[in-house]
Amino acid sequence: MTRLNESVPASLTKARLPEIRARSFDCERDQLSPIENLLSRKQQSKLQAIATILDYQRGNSTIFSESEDAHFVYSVISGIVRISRHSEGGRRQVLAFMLPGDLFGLPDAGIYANTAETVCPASLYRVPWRQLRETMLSEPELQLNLLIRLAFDLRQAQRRIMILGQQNTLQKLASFLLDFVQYTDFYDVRNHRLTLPLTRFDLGDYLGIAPETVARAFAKLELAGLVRRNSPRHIEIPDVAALRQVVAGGRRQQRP
Amino acid sequence: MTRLNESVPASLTKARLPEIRARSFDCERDQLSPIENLLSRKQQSKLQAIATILDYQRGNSTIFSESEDAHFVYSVISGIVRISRHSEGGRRQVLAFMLPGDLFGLPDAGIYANTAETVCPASLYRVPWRQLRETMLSEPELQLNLLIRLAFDLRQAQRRIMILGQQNTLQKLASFLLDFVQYTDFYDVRNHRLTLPLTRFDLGDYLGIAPETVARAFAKLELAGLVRRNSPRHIEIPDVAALRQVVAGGRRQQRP
DNA sequence: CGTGTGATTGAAATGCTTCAATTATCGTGG
DNA sequence: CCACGATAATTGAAGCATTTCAATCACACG
Repeated sequence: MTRLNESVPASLTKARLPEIRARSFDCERDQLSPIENLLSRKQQSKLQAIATILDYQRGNSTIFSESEDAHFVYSVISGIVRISRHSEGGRRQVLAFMLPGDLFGLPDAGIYANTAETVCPASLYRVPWRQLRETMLSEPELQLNLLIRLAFDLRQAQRRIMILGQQNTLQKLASFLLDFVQYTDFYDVRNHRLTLPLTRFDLGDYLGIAPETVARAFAKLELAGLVRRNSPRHIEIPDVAALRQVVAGGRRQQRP
Repeated sequence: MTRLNESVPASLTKARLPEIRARSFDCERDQLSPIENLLSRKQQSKLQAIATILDYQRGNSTIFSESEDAHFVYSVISGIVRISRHSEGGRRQVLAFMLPGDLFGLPDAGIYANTAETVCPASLYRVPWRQLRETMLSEPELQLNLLIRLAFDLRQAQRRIMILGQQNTLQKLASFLLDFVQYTDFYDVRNHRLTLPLTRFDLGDYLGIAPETVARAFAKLELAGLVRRNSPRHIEIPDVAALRQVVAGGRRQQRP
């Protein structure tokens, strides 16, 4: 079962190509906030000239697996991609969810260090690493933008370290929800409704807690009136600012 | 109190300059293993031409603080630098310990995202970011090496996420010790003696656990015959392979 | 030689995981 | 479109791990 089974490479002659974006140096720090386009039109077209569009029709499709030979780098156009790695014991840790505009799949010694799978239907740019490498060498400005992008990803990873290192379950879940609220693809600001294409397993493996604990944390937040579960994957968040208060508190839960 | 108070910039005319190193694509993955020098002589000298050497005589000196304007990038020549960030509650999380050959201080929107402090006496290269940026644009190969370096740092951060997300106290401590054992600066292979210039507070903030818990974990490892505390900062590790077994086990402690 | 900081250990409280059972949800095929 | 089955989600209860508070001990440095 190769990873191309479920993908339908689309033509590059589409009228309006989605943008390949790099994060700006000037974006809000420590936020998954809307991203700016740092690439010039010329750089965009350079990238798109060597890119292929892949459409994954369903969730849980493998894009690539850890320890495979790495030939391509990817960028999310729409949907969500789950980046994960397995420990020796076989336990899965979700390292990140890649959202529209994100870049992933950089090779490590010619090999993928992580596994990438779709969480829901998704479309991606696929860029051959070899060509990207050559383009970067001939276009230093483009390369610098990718370097800045990578620096941003590093800070995101550091943010996750902060969260995993010093937040309790309730705060972890709140942090996660606050991240997703930034994306209008998933959060309807008017109705305060968040659509999570993730299971409690995904969430647990992302936050470093058991899926049961995730469910319990949702229950607690609901009891406190901070969220409302219309269904497991449709969450209403009436007051985002109140959720932020949960994160701001100490490690232990505040006494009433 | 500026950060230059304790530093003594040395002359650049030293006979043999320590190398500024970049990690190789081909180095062992997920290991703080000895690193290869990826930069050519020409690239080395380009960097060293714009670098200053700083010598910090003592530990706990601040190199830079989070939210300061960022003008320099640093590389460790000798010693250890602690990279940390504080949460809203003021709690400190140590994101990484920078060891000889490591690079740190990349600006985020012109500002340092983290705090960098010496853990013990240390000497560093200091490179003006503005000049480094220009050099990268005129030397794409050099830039690519720095990009690869950054990719390595990202994978290191991901490794920390794995550890924080799914290891218990004993495993976290064991993982940490195994990392440090790789560095001959701190581990004497002949006597199996590890010298840790870190306090239990540093360690706790790094592993996301209370310092008391660190002490207890050391006690457990000692009881199991896996380490021996000659003094709090002088640890004997008779059998490194046995320590690895601790990490390999499940999250819960194995029954006897 | 004293003092302050770091390290260790004890004991109680709390939070998280695990196992187990039940209920809800979603995708699929009839 | 509905019913079904598989999978996900929820909740309960017990056990264990970690934190916290507190007290003591060790050590380095002036």
